[in-house]
Amino acid sequence: MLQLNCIREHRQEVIDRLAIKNFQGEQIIQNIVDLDDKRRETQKQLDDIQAQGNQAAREIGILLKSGKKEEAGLLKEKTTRFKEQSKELEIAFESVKKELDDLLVRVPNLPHASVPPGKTSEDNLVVLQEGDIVPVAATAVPHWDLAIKYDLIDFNTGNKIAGSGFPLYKGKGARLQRALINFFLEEALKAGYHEVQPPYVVNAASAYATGQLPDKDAQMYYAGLDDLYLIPTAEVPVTNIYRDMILRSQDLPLKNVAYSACFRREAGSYGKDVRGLNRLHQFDKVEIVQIAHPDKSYEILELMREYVSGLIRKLELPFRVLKLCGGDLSFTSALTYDMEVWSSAQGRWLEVSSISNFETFQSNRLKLRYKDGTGKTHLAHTLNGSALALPRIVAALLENFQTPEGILIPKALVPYTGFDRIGYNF
RNA sequence: GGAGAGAUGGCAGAGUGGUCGAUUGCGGCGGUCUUGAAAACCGUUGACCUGCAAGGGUCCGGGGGUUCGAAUCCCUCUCUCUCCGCCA
Repeated sequence: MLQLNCIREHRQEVIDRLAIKNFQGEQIIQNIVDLDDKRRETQKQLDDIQAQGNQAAREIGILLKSGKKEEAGLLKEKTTRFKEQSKELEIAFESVKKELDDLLVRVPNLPHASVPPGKTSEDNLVVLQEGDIVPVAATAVPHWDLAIKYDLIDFNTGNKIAGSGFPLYKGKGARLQRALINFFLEEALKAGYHEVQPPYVVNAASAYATGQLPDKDAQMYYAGLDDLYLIPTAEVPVTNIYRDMILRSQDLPLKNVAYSACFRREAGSYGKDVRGLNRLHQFDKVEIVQIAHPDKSYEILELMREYVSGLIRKLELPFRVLKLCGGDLSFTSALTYDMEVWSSAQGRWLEVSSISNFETFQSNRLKLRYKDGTGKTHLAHTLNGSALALPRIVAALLENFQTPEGILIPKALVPYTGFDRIGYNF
């Protein structure tokens, strides 16, 4: 959520920058400013009435103490007027505030100055590409066939147990998953991240604070009986650790890493995008989350990008880094890098990580602040990134490293898998 | 699931109708002392809204009510703890 002061003070700039996200903000910003004016005016009136009421109550107390019952009685009669008025004003104030809030939550975050213009993913900027992109060989087998060939993943049984998008990993397939999770966690520890294991469900307040609610509730599984949401990413519970907190600036940045299963309804997805491991309802992911000082957050974003690049390099996968254009940027993000690995049998790029700086957009809802040297409080910046999401990494590993002798496991991963290839008899 | 107790500032813990935004202790910060540190002593120490400021207002788990006046009384929800039951 944007800060009201920012909207008031840089109104035209806000509108212009929202336009980069293809968000027409003129009307809504106008309404927000008008409502805020009304809010302040109403509050002033309410405060005045309440001040008078408070004053009278104090005087009555003093009168009663000194035994002047009659005078106190007279004053009491007068104060009923205050009560009625303040009741009315309070209702008006609450209603203006709610109206204002409903508008504010509909305004997306402002894109960073460096965000390229554009409407769709076609307009994203390739900022880096590494590794050899081999053309699809005639003999190349896509991962969903390899998974069956080597008995790694059983999509049909997953279907039977839960439904499509819930695969059953088996044997070396399951062990590869476990190895990747451990590899990613250990790497994060080496990079100074603090490991946490969050709940896999969150309440509405948490989902609201990181921006999943109110707009993206259709994406989350919802356990209505208990009013809980299954997490679409560990970002939600991990960032919410710091909800309603005031940190000390010397403690920043805070670096957390968490493995979690992630649950996404993915309503409306179809076709080749959902084939095999490309898009699932449940998947594993290791997520890094940082709480940063505003002066350092973009520096940190670059470090996170470099860190994730390093992970992919260790897995020896060709990859590229995209800077998302305004139109492709998420509602909450100010700047996002997407990391994509090359899938040599599908002949396409697969997104395996998304690294974003949310600046104060989340922390404003989270009420996540820090105290500076002079004792003043400011909103902190929040950042997060996948490091990494497993299924598409698995897809790329299977496809890129398939040989007649089986699938070769990258060296860095072997200590975690305990095997260096996946074949018929290995 | 049943019974009971509770929720107050970073933490501990007073406060049961009237200048209480809240006694006190610890912690934090600043200072005195010290070569330095500890100890001791002195001072200071919540958040938010509004206002140029002075000031005003809100917040004692959330919501509602009683009252001129609520941290304090009533209702309700949520959560925590103890005991019993069940159970990985």
